Amino acid sequence: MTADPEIRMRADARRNRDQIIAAAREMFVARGADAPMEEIARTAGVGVGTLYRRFPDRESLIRAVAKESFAEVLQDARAARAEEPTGWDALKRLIARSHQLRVSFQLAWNSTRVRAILQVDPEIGEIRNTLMAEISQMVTTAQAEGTMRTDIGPGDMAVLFVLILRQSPIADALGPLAAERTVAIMFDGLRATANGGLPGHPITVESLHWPPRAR
Amino acid sequence: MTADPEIRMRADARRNRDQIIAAAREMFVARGADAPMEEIARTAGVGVGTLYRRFPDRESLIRAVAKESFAEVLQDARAARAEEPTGWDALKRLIARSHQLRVSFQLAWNSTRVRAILQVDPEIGEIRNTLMAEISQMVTTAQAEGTMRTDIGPGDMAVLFVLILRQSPIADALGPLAAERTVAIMFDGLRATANGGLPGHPITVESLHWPPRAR
Amino acid sequence: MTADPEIRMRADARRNRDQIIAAAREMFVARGADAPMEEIARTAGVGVGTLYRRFPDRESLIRAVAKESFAEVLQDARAARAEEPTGWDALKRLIARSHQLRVSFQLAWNSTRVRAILQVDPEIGEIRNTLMAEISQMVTTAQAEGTMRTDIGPGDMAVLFVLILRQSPIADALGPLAAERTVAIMFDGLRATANGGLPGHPITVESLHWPPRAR
Amino acid sequence: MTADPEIRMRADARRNRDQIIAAAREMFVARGADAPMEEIARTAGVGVGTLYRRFPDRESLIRAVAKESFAEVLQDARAARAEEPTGWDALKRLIARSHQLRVSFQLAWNSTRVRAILQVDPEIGEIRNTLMAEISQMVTTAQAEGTMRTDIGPGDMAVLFVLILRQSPIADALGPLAAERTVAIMFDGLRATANGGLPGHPITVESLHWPPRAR
DNA sequence: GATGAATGAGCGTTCATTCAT
DNA sequence: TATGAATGAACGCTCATTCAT
Repeated sequence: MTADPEIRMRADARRNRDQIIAAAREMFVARGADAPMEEIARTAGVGVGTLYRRFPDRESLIRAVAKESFAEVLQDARAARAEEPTGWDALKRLIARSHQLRVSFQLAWNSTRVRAILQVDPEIGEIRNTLMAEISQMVTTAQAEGTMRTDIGPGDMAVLFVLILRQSPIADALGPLAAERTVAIMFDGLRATANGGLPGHPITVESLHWPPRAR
Repeated sequence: MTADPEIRMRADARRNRDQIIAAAREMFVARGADAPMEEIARTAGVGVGTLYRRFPDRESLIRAVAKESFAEVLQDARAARAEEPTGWDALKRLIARSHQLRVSFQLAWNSTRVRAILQVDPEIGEIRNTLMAEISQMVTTAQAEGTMRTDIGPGDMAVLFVLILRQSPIADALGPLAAERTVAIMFDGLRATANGGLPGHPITVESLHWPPRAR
Repeated sequence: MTADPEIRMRADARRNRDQIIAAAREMFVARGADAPMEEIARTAGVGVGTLYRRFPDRESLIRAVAKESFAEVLQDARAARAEEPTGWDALKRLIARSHQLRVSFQLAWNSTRVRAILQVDPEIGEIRNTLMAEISQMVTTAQAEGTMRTDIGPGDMAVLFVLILRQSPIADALGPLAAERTVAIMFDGLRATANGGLPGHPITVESLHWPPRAR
Repeated sequence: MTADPEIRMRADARRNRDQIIAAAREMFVARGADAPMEEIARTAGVGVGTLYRRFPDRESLIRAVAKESFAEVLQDARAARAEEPTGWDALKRLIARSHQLRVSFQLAWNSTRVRAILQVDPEIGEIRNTLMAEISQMVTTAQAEGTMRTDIGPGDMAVLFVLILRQSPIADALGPLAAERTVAIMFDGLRATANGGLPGHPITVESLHWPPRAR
């Protein structure tokens, strides 16, 4: 009586969708991107039918999870840049947060098939580009501030980022300290005092040629 | 009459076995550790039955591939330590070679299930321990030589190693340069001049608690 | 609106389940307990998937068929005891009915593996125990009535029972008469007039030690 | 030098053949008539190839085992008739021996497929016929002696025989006593004092219509 | 002749996806 | 619209049989 049934339904649907994505994310991390759909549905507390109504196939579910995850990273990046005093600090914070965010990247990078799926999704491509723009800003700023070596580019940073984000298994086994130390060592390698001695030239955003290649 | 038939047969069997392992390695890298057995067999140019005669189940095939791969890394490590003038150089060379060797680690570390399998194989455990001893030596030597920071331990090195070895996908997309730059940055972070500022304490070999726990 | 959809669905599922069990029973008798699951499914008019949804593996299907069959025997035994004037008649009737019931026992006793499966199922154990209690009653009554020899126990009766129930193949070839004659001969051997001359002592229910041993 | 190689070979071959049949018999009893050929070969201490050279397929192996077993029963029957004073005693002895001989019949009667195979083998048919003749003789003699009821025929005896021979599983579980008691009860039912009261008429050898039907 | 390696058909089982309710 | 039952394709693995040595 009080609530519009249309709205009610939307709310329900929304809740359903969120539960499914949450369950899928959990499941993907725990058992890989090929976790049984039925189990994902059960974890989400819905029937398979419902899952398939929202996400017509596995790919679309993967895309949805990835989108959500990337968006969170992007949000974090923005917050970091807005709230941290220096580019260096922003980068450190962003990467430190990664403990929770790693999930997204594990999903994204651990399987060739998943990588292929995400590579061609335009929405994800856009989020990724925006994220890269944020990171570029941080790098440029840190370099302008004189703390970061100038012979690296945002592309290098991206590579390092992914590297760190993928370290999970061994880090998990050893506890968070190992991960922290690794990050610290890497940042020591990024200091301005280390300038020079790198092979090739800074990796630009463009050379990552991430945008979806036409099929 | 000229050739010993016993040897001949063994030779054939050996060749077959090698082809299977090679095919499996290739397949595992390309499509994950759960690539269809049938396709592995086909790639190796044998029937499934033959594959299963040599390796009674998937696990044993995975173990065989891993053993072979780890053994290659170990060989490389030994050669590096024997032939390079300094510990630092040995480490750099070992990691530089990793382009081919990454395979081993991708197989080893990308899937929880595979990790569990390899964790309990005593032979693999032994190879791993020997390899760690080699790396420990390099680290100690490099530190004694004054080139490597002294606030890291062989365990830290192992973590970095795995990190680098796992970077494949993006590095593959960007070509070898990206990987080389990353390694260079990391080594810059490892220089003695960077001493201090790491959280916690050096990670020892023991704290990796890798050796298979008794059953 | 008129019909409860919940019940409707159950009815369908129930029908399906029954068809599968019927098909399996038929198949098990005709081709042994290792008849192809696919063929069982086809005979039941369902896909393999459906079969596996109801019965997660062959064992559970075997158990279900056995349960159903034993339950029918038990029902028959109860009816026999309730409706026949004497214990002797009840036993004769029960064994005479066995033409249809043999199935249960063929399934139960012809394969070592199946026997092992049924031995440890508590539900089946319970049905079996109840059935034995019925038979014991009949034997005791018949002996009290003075028609059955007193040097046999319910365990002997069970052994004879199984014997008769297993006679199928040759009996089938010869038609029902052969079976009837065999039963008649055996019952002649069970008459009170034959008392004495048996080796050992009456076999009790307990000595059958059928109840599943605890794990 | 001393031995003719031809003969030597024959002896070897013979030994091989016997070992295979013995292994097969054992295996068939323990694991059914579909025990893996390879395992039979291993048990016999030969390679599969050798097994297949002697017995081109499973059927022919089954036939060979059955032949051997039936022949032993026949021998036993002849000995019983020759050595026992009465037909009744001969029958009892023959059936008492059955503990070892059951094997043959288990193999013969427990599987539809095996039954079909044996049904059409002329050699086995002949052994069976001879065996039936022996049993007929015993029955006729026992009836002439006045100990066995006259309203049964050799066919009835054959049915009872098979019945007893098939009782194994439960008898095995209960020890030999259960089997002995069952036999005793049955023989009590066969005594001349029980004459009359059987449905139908004596089952003749002919009505068993065992001879292989043409295909 | 003996051996055991190779083959591939066949069965058990799982799971993505569809569809009746 | 949500549910979960049904389907069948696909893959792991076994084993009968063949064949090179």
